[in-house]
Amino acid sequence: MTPQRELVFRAFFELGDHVTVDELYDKVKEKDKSVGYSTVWRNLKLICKVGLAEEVNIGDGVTRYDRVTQVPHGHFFCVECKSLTEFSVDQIVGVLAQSANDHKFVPEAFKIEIRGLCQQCQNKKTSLNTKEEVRD
Amino acid sequence: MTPQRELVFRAFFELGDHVTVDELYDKVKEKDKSVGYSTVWRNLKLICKVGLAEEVNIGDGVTRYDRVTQVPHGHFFCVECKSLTEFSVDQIVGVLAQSANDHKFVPEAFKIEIRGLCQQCQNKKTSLNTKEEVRD
DNA sequence: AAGCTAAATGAAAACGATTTTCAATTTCAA
DNA sequence: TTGAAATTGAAAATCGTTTTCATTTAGCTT
Ligand SMILES: [Mn+2]
Ligand SMILES: [Mn+2]
Ligand SMILES: [Zn+2]
Ligand SMILES: [Zn+2]
Repeated sequence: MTPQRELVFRAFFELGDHVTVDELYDKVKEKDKSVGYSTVWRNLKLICKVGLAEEVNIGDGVTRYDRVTQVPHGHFFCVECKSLTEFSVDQIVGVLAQSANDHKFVPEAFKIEIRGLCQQCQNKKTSLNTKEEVRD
Repeated sequence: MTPQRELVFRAFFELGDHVTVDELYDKVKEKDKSVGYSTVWRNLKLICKVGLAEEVNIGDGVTRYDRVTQVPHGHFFCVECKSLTEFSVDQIVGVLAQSANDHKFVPEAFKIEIRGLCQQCQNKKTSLNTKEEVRD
């Protein structure tokens, strides 16, 4: 256990969910400017390897890292503001496990993502439309 | 409409699901060696833009392209042999839509993935274990 | 058919996130 | 304290993706 490793681990759990390597790197640098990017990257991978985090890929070319939670959760991804929020998938996982079983597939993990518009972005669009209507 | 574009479109629909750019490029080259990689890439993006395909990201660093189907489907991803197979998600989508609604989230698309072991890879592991038991 | 313009192409380079290399440093067990 | 093994930081390599740009082509207008 090196001081750098401890910094990275601490920073990861302080930052919370859906962290990118760059975000973690910046956070670590707040405490110690001298820590290298590769060290942050390697230790983040290590956090994954020991099962404390897992990669989340929303398809924007940047891997995010999510704390592994006791209860599984799904992700709402807003295509407008790119926000990523979580929701419970208790019942859904049951149905999925059944599906897997039906197909003789042994599940290890479930990835559930809903893309769409978050509430804020819906409001923005609505107010825009209203303005346009007034203009007409 | 150029001959290259037609080749790319045809090749994509011949190849079927979960195609990578490289796979499509190879397929197109079977018909015409002179077609450039960028042309294949651009036309594949075009196929997406017009709504005939969508990107699938299983987190292995390679984007795959899936035909858009009338009925939504989920993916089984075998972590052993990396195979990607499809399954029906009729009921699940209903539950997810309800979840989205509960959170005032307007859904556009659902991504459902189950990672684990396909039947073949289960068998391989079982037979390996059996051999080990015999050895002991 | 010829001319024109916008669109498409192919080769190459640029890009950017991720991963590896390697010499130097540090940890930790003996 | 000593030495082997692990870790670090800087730099470079990797690799899928995307852009650039000079050239060609498609598809309209005479
Ligand atoms: Mn999450
Ligand atoms: Mn599919
Ligand atoms: Zn939003
Ligand atoms: Zn398999």
